[in-house]
Parts: sequence; C-alpha cells; structure tokens
Amino acid sequence: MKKTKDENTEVQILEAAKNVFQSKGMDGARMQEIADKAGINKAMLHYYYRNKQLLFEAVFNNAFSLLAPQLNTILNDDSSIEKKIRNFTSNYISFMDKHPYLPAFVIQELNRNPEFILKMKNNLGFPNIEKFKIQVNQEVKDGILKPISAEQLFMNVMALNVFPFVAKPLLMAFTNKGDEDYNKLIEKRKTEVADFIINSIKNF
Amino acid sequence: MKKTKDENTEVQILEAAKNVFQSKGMDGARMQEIADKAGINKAMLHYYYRNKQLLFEAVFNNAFSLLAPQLNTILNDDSSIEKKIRNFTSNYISFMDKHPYLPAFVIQELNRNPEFILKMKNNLGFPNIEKFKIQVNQEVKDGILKPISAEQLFMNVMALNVFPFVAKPLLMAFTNKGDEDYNKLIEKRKTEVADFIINSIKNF
DNA sequence: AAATTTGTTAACCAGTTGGTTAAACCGTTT
DNA sequence: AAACGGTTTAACCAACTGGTTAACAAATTT
Repeated sequence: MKKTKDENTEVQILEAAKNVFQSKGMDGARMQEIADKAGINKAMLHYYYRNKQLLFEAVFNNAFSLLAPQLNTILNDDSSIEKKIRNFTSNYISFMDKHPYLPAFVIQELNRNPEFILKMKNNLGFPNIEKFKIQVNQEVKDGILKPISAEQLFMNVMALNVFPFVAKPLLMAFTNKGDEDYNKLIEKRKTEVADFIINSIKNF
Repeated sequence: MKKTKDENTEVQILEAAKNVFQSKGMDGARMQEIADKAGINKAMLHYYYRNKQLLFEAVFNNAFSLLAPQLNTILNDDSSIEKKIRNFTSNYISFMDKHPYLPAFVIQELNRNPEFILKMKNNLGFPNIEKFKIQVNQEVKDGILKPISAEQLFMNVMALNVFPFVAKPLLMAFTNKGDEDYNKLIEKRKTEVADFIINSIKNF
C-alpha cells in the first residue's frame, strides 16, 4: 500500500511495545504480539530497534522519564514541605490516572534487574533527595515539623501515593471494592493522603 | 543411589520452585532451572506437579498463606486500633526479613493475572476488612481517633509497611543508600511507622 | 530515468521450552 | 525370588521464540 516513511512506524512500534511490555513485563512480552498491535511485520521491530532488549529499554526509559519529573516536584521545588506534599499528592494521583501501569511496571522490572537503575542514576534529572533533606532538617530545626528524617518522610510520601496503584488487585480484594468503588477511594486520597501526612508531622 | 520416596523430593521441588518463581516470576522461570536447583531430573517436576502452571500455583498459594495470617492480626485481633497498628508494624517488618521476595512476588503476579485473586477469596482465612471497619468506626465515634475511613486507614498501614520492600531498588537509588544502610532505615521503621500513623489519627 | 538508499515483507532458521515416553531402578509384597 | 508398585532417568518431540535473510517496493539522489 503506502510507503513514505511516515516517521509513524517507529512511534507506532513504541506505542505497541509500551502496551505489551507494561502489561506483560519483559519476559511475558512477545515480539509477534507487539508487531501485530503495531500493525506491521515482525522484521520491522528489528529494523528499528535491533532486538527485544533494546526495544524494552526504549520503553522503560520513556516510562522512567515520565516518572522522574513528578518526583522532582517534591524533591527540588522551592516551596515549603507542607505545600510540596499537598501539591505532589494531588498531582501524582492525577498523573496515575493517565498512566495506570507505569509504577508497577517500573518497580517490577527493577526487581527483576536491580543493576538496571545504575544506568539511570547517571542520567541528568535523576531524582535526588539532597535538597529535600536539607529542607526537612531546616524545618525540623525551626520547629515547623516534628522530628523526622528526610528519608523516612520521603519513603512515607512515596508509599502512601504509589502503593495503592501498585497493589491495586490486592487492595481491591481486601477492601471488597470493585473497580469503580476503588477508583473513588483513590480519588479521595488526592486530599486525604496529604492531610494524613501533615497531621502527623506538623507542629501546630 | 537411594530411592525410597523420601517425601523429600516433593519438598525439595517446592523449595527450588519457590526460589526461582519468586525471583524471576512465572514467565521468567524455567522448569530446567528449577529441576537443577532441586537436584533432580526435569521429568520429576511433571511427575509431582503435572505442569508449570500447577507448580506455580502451589508456590503462590504457599506464599499467600504465609501472608494472610500476618494481615489477619491487624484485621481480626481484639485489641485497640492503636495497639494493633503498633503490633502489626513491628511484626510485619520482622516477617519480611525472613521472606524478602514475598510481597513483590504476590503483587507482581496478581497484576499479571488479576482474576487469580478470586480463587483466593473463597479460601478460609482470606483477610477480610469488615471487623476492622466496625472497630475503626467505633473508635472514631468514641473520639479516640480523628475521623478516617477504615479503608483509607488500612491502605495507609499497608502502604507504609509493604512499599519499602516492594520498591526497594527504587528507594535505594533515590535515597542514595546501599543495601546495608537501607536495611537500617527499614529497621527503624518498626517503631517509626506506627508512631507516624498514630500521630496522625489519634485524638490526644 | 537510472542508480541508490530506505522501508517493508514473507519465508526461513536455530535455539529454547514445556512436556512426553519408555525403560530402568529399587523397596515391598507375595 | 518373582511379581509389583511407586520413583527416577535419558532421550525425545513438537511448538514457540527471537532473530535473519533475500527479495521487493517506494522514495531520494544523481
């Protein structure tokens, strides 16, 4: 039919690969299925991305570079810790509505291959906790926050925001909620999670 | 050499399968590797557990039935919410020291196959939130706790306890900690997490 | 418009994988 | 000690999987 390098094929492959890799993981994904979803021949995958590993890494890096800026809002922004937590919590949950598979995918593949993150760490813009650490220590010293280490606070913020997406099937079962009800629970967390954290750490 | 059904082989297979499945997942696991780790012929796997799927389910059910009692301490125990949270947090983190791969494994495989949990729900002893719900509502009404829904509180408790294990490689990278330092962070959480939660929800 | 480069396909291939089979092994029963 | 039963093995197999190849088609360069 048509040819003319649409510059489309390459993007269609990446989109199809994203869907398949994020729902089945590296090991469960099949090159044939990606090709089918992209509406092309399997040989094209190799023409554009040499092999499965490289295609996977393209998808993974894309996913990670969507995630990183989200985290940097809480780590590197200049506003107060309280504002940052409120801001991050609300933003992150909205963000997840658009990329529901993303955190489970990243976490799963990093567990499968922990050395993988070393490559990432060299990337510019890799989330770094140092600034956040200084800021937390300062606010604790100033009596704005009750004593807490930046690392523990960061872990708590991450956990409370990310876990409900990562463990969705499990939490749905335990709370006896269907998909719709569970999403309502999560929607409420846009404000509740921040309140929960602030309540715990702020000196009033 | 020796024969006499040691009743050993079957257990050795399960142990080897646990190791391989929990570190590589269903799709990444190889029957040959399991056989090698168990020190037996590949055909034996099929002799004892018909096929890969059934062997996997045996491992998964084992894992899940280790997890369930942990959760039931917080859901069905009779002590106060505060005591349960303190007790659960400390216990759970100790439990994870012994089964580090367990939560990531269960969560990963449930994401891959969400219908899977329906089978579990019929099992006796499947964690159920109802009692916990009544208890939380009561303590809120009595003014012991600030207003919070049982579901949100439960999600928060789970998130704060489980997430640091599930997302270990990610959190290690973000916090710039090596394995040893990260484990120290987690050790501290045995008391810090409970304090963090109680601080947030208790009326003083 | 001929030649070259880029994009695309169908057919193929070698290695791997889950699973099978037929025979051997060995303790127990007869 | 022969027959029997569950246990174990080596060899095998069909299906699948990632990847290659050679030829073809469209676009670009000369």
